Amino acid sequence: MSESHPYHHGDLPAALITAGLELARGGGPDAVSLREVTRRAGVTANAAYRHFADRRAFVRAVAERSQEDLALLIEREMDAAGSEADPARRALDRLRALGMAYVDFAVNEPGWFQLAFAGFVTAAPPSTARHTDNPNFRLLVAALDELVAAGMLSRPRRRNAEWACWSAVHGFAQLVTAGPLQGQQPAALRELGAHVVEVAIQGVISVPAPRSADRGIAALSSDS
Amino acid sequence: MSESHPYHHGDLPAALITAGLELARGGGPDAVSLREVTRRAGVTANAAYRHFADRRAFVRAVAERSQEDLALLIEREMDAAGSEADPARRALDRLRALGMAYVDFAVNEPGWFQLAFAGFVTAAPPSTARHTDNPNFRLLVAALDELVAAGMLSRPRRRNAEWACWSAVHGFAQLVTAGPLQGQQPAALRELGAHVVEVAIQGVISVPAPRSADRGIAALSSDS
DNA sequence: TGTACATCAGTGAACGCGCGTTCACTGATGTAC
DNA sequence: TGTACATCAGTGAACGCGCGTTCACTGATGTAC
Repeated sequence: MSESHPYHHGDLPAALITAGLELARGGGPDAVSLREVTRRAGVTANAAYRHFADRRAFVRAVAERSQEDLALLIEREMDAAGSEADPARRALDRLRALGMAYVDFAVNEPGWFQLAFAGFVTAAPPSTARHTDNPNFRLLVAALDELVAAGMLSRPRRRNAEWACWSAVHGFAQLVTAGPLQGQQPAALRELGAHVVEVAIQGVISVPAPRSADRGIAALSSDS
Repeated sequence: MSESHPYHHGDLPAALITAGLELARGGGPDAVSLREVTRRAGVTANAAYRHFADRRAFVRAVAERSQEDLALLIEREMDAAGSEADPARRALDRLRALGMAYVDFAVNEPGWFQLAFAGFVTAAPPSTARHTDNPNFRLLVAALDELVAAGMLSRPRRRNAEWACWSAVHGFAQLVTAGPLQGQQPAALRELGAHVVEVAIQGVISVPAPRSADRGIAALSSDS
């Protein structure tokens, strides 16, 4: 830092986001401050304003990175689990892998997990759908569609299954990262998480279809 | 306030907690500040220190109140659902009511829901069990035991069922209060929440027992 | 029933903090001619 | 190939803020005698 001090940083936005990830890793989204992040990038406190409108916009950018990292982990673990020849077992394995990747992310990187959902906190106007463009939501939707294609999940039971799955795995992750399961042994948490995932999958497969079958997700994803 | 201004407040702790609940109702736990809370109680900024060690201790106290409020709602809805004569159906109805009370609390009072779990954020040393003394956890445990007593849930499947149930309902509540489901229509959320609860119950009832049956919750609740 | 005094629960003023953000600026870069 | 100039991406100093918290204090309360 003492020798090469170019006036122009090179890629300040990237450096700031990296520093933001460092901070959030240890202390969650609240630990992300513009001052500390610019300090770590070796730059003046207000330099961030050349690239981000304000703190909220910056945190949202860092949170998106965390969402993408999670999506990458999910894709990796799903691909690793897709070796089974039988399409039904394969689809199940892949869905299970998705759930476990979510659990692993929360167990191993609680700060990043909390960060990932900081972007949702009053980020957009409440009436618009804020999940359809989420990479992790899309992976979940695809995994459930695979289950349908493989004949493991009937069409009626497919409806709203993403919310049941997401809720289960997201709740476990919250209990781990900001709840009563904080600080427990990773191995024990992985085992417990595996059970949570199993219950969710089994439940989705065997639960009767919702009574009012003509409603459901359509009532949510529309921006009415 | 202009007329009766007794030097001694009467019950300042209660007044402060009430004000704290007001603040958290609108803005979650972060909106709870000692200064605003004392302001609302018509008292000097530092008066709170006669009753609470510091801000953290105060927020924890308010969070506990929120936990208790949730427990009361759960008990109320469970009792209202317990009219069925058949013990099996009754136990199922009561568990469903527990889940729906959790969902309702989050949908109707997102700020209070977020507050309720603020106490867990690095509140206690990580190695001790922080759920066994939670009133809501105890209600869930009891409801699942009823299910076992009614013959609806086998002993092996009972193991760790509380974590699967809690995860499902807690995750949905998080998606509603601090996630992509923020601001959706309460009616739609209730319907979706009902589905999430159904999937969790069905999953718990029909999932095979975990492979390593001699471990499980015991590995968590001990303070090793 | 009255008084002395310890204890309790407030007051009022002040501190330092790190933060987000704004301002007028200047050094570096790249492009038109 | 060289120069003029607009644009970009930083600097440096300062602002105001609300907050948590500490300090020495004082008014009210209740209890022992």
